[in-house]
Amino acid sequence: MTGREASKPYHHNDLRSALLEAAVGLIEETGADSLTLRSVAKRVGVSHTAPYRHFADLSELTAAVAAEGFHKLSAEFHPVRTDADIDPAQRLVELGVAYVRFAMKHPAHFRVMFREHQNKPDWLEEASQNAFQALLDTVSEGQAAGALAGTEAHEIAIPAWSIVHGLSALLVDGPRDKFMPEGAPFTEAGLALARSTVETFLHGAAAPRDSR
Amino acid sequence: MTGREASKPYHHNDLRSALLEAAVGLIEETGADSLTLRSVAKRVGVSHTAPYRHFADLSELTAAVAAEGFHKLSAEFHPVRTDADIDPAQRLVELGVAYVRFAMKHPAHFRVMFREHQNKPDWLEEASQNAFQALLDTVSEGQAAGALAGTEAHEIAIPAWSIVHGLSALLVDGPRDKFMPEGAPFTEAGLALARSTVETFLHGAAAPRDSR
DNA sequence: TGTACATCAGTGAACGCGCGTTCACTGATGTAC
DNA sequence: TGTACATCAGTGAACGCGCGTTCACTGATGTAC
Repeated sequence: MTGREASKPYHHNDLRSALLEAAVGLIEETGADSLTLRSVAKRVGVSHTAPYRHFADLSELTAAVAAEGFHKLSAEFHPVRTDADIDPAQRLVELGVAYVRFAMKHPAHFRVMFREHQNKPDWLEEASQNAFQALLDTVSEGQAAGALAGTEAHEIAIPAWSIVHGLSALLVDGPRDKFMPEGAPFTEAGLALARSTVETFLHGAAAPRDSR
Repeated sequence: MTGREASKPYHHNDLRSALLEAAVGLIEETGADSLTLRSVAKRVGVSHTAPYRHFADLSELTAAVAAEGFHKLSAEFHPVRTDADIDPAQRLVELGVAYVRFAMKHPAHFRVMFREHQNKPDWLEEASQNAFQALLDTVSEGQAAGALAGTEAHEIAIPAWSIVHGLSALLVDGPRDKFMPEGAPFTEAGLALARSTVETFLHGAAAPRDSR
């Protein structure tokens, strides 16, 4: 009930969320390597032992950030998965664009999602499995509709995942100066790149054959 | 001249190389995050201040590992680039396979190559630019020969880089249990995956049109 | 409605540790003469 | 060939720092009666 801000209440009431948010901010600003429990507590303005009430240690905190990331990724997938007006092949394109959009919107989550997590908890494994399943289902449906090549979902899902994952990694961490206009607005240029990249994947890099 | 091993000579004579090698080993075993100058010195069996004779600080050491990685990548590219008997489109496929092979052979280098390096030195920028240029040239030649789509090398080079980079990242750091047979020999299964992935990229994920 | 008590989120002092960095040094090597 | 000296790679003690983790504690909240 007491939502008052004044004079630092003893009980934070949502410290867990605040710690996650602070961790994300610190990862964005200084990278995941330098993240410490004490720095997270300091940013929230709480004693450095307070986080132990919510996380056993730093690895559990980063695992929670990673799981949050997979949930956000699934949320980004959701409108694409449920839009009935979309062509089966184009749906794979939109799913790929959604993947890159997620990575650009949440670079800190993205970085942490694909690290080795010691003592990977079940809820993290489950969150990542769910996101991957959305991709597999989209591919299966496209194959069933005759719009995608192959008969096994993995044949297409792995290359598809690779290309959007690679572009995301290069945009988030890599040498974007090598392929992005210097002063270009990041998200817009990145999304345009995502779309053309995924469409190249759909139609192939080889020059069109004699037909047409 | 004195190559004797006995009783730990005062002068190491190749400490710089030994430090790089130790750093690579430690990154493979425990990740790049936990790398410290002291741990590297300890593994080599040298006092913890000795590395300062060769590297200003840890970031210069990791930058050196990264540059070494780009040189190894260029070396992996070299036979593909100079094989005259290879078809222009197939050359792009082989170049992509070489990229993934490099990442699997040198996971520690790969991890470090695509991180933010504070004070990125010129020789690192140059090494990475050289490797990227090999890709751009291969694409340009393929386009000139009419084997690859598009007229600007970037149109194809960025998707191509993305797909092999993404597969490499997923193989090296990611959830390989999601798409690799559990007990399969890593490098063989990974290379087979690389080849089929790059070929999907070349021919496209869309189902073949009515022709054929 | 009031009181006693259990619960538990957050505190702050304390510890031991590994880190980066400095400093004066020492041992080996090479070179000038 | 021999000696003196400059050079410099590697040493080890020392420092201050931020870290993870423990511990007894304190303040706020909720609940039983």
